[in-house]
Amino acid sequence: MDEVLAAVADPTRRAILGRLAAGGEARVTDVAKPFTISLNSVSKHIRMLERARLVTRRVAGREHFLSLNPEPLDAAVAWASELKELWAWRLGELEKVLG
Amino acid sequence: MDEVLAAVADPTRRAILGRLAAGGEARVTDVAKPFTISLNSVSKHIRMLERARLVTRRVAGREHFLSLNPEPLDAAVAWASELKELWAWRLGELEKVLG
DNA sequence: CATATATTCACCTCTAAAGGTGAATGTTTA
DNA sequence: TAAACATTCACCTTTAGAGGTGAATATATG
Repeated sequence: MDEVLAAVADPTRRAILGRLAAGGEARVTDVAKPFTISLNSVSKHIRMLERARLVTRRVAGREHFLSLNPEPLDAAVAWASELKELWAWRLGELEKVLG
Repeated sequence: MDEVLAAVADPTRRAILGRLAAGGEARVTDVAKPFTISLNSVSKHIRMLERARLVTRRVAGREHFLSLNPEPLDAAVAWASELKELWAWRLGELEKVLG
């Protein structure tokens, strides 16, 4: 989960995920197009997203097609939800005690 | 949102948040007790959580009491949910086209 | 084959986090 | 006031991400 959260902590990487979510499969070059940073930097971001299993790659000839895999986000969202539930439950218990 | 996600990307910091969610207000020393790392390291983690507004501090005499503030997590969870919805919707559209 | 395009690899700089140690500050209590 | 405790501040080392440039590799197309 650590790698997933660190991966989505960066706005460039969230933008890449948003692009893949909205438009589906896309080449590395196309994914990089909206950004002013170099292609190499985008490639590094993509590698981090792959390491977190948020992005998968399909190679066809000289083109590398990227796809979104949102599944690893589930564990992170579940953690946050459980934390909030735990916190809310404790507040409720506290109110009971305080009358 | 970046700082919040980076903050929760670390397991030590998630453990601190879990402790505060389950047990409510706690002193820095008590929060640090379960960890083998030094008090200074824990203090640094807490400072990052404060910067992300996930933790608030109340000073009483020589004791600093920490509380959880889960609210900044909402934006992060909302982003993830929207991403998944967008992705699922696109899959649906794709199925329509493919028959 | 030669050229253009796509992607990666190798290397560099800068910045910041993680962890540590030791001293300084502030607060309580005997 | 002196001693004990809690917290922070200042500084150091190691590691890693963000960004860049330029070269190497692989593929497609004239």
